[in-house]
Amino acid sequence: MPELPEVETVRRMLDESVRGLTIRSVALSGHRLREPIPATLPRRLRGRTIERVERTAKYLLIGLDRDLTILSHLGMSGRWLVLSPGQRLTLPHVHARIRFTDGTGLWFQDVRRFGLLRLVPTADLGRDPALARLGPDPVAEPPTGAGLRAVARGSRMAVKTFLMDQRRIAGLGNIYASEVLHRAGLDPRRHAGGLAPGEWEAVAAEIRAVLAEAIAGMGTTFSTYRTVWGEPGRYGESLRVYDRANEPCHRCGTPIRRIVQGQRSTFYCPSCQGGRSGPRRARAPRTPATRRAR
DNA sequence: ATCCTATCCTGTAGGC
DNA sequence: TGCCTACAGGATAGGA
Repeated sequence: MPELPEVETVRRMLDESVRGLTIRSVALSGHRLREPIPATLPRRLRGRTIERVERTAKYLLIGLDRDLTILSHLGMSGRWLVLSPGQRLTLPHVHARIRFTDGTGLWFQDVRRFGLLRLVPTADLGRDPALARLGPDPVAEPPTGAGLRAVARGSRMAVKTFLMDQRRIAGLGNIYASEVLHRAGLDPRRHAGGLAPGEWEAVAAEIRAVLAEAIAGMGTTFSTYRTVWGEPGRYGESLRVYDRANEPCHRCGTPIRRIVQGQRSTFYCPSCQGGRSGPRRARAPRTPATRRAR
């Protein structure tokens, strides 16, 4: 479940550790990932030098000389590992092994094989289907309340699902979508099109804050994610609701609730998030009893 | 157009 | 203890 902060952490470390190195050889496992790794990859990479490591949303763009980019997505369990020259390591599920001329190694490991390795001419990146579909990256273009509200206009999607829709805003996944909504005090079941301008301002502000804090903490380690050196991220300690079902809300003590939206778990505090502007309040006609209860 | 569902995959947690 | 099932979810194709 690497989301934007985890991918950004990997990007920074790769940029520091392998930029400027020249590829001597590449070996593939033969297993397919989300799509097959191009069989031509070893031949096309040999002799090229890594010039830059960039990121768009959850995609890593490893830029090589002579107009070629490795487009990589970590999926659920993908990992890039950097091996120092001479370092020996036995690991299962390694699908690509890059060896540089100085002896440094760069491996792509992916247990669940939802990841992606694709070669794209750098000049064509904007036209690649995976990238062309993406909405704005919230680090490159920090979201504003007005901007999000415009994108959500008329949408009946639950706001939690909306935040995870990479075509609307690209980079949030299941963990940070739940965190953002708790911090903004919004019920995840609300229709995205029904949020007030002030509520969108809160969402935008919390997206900016959560991403900045999570990047500073080198991401959240949940099960398999590690940095390229194998260290866990620190942001997991800061999570307020994710994977905390039945534990007390840090703000009010109410047990955190887990629901399922779009086949995914959502965690939220029924007291801090919802309250008066909760979803479908007016479903049943008000009786005197319910009116009194308010 | 918009939204929803099933699918890919494997390690792990929980039940019995 | 060991077997079995359910669950975790990012992206996407296809259906309603």
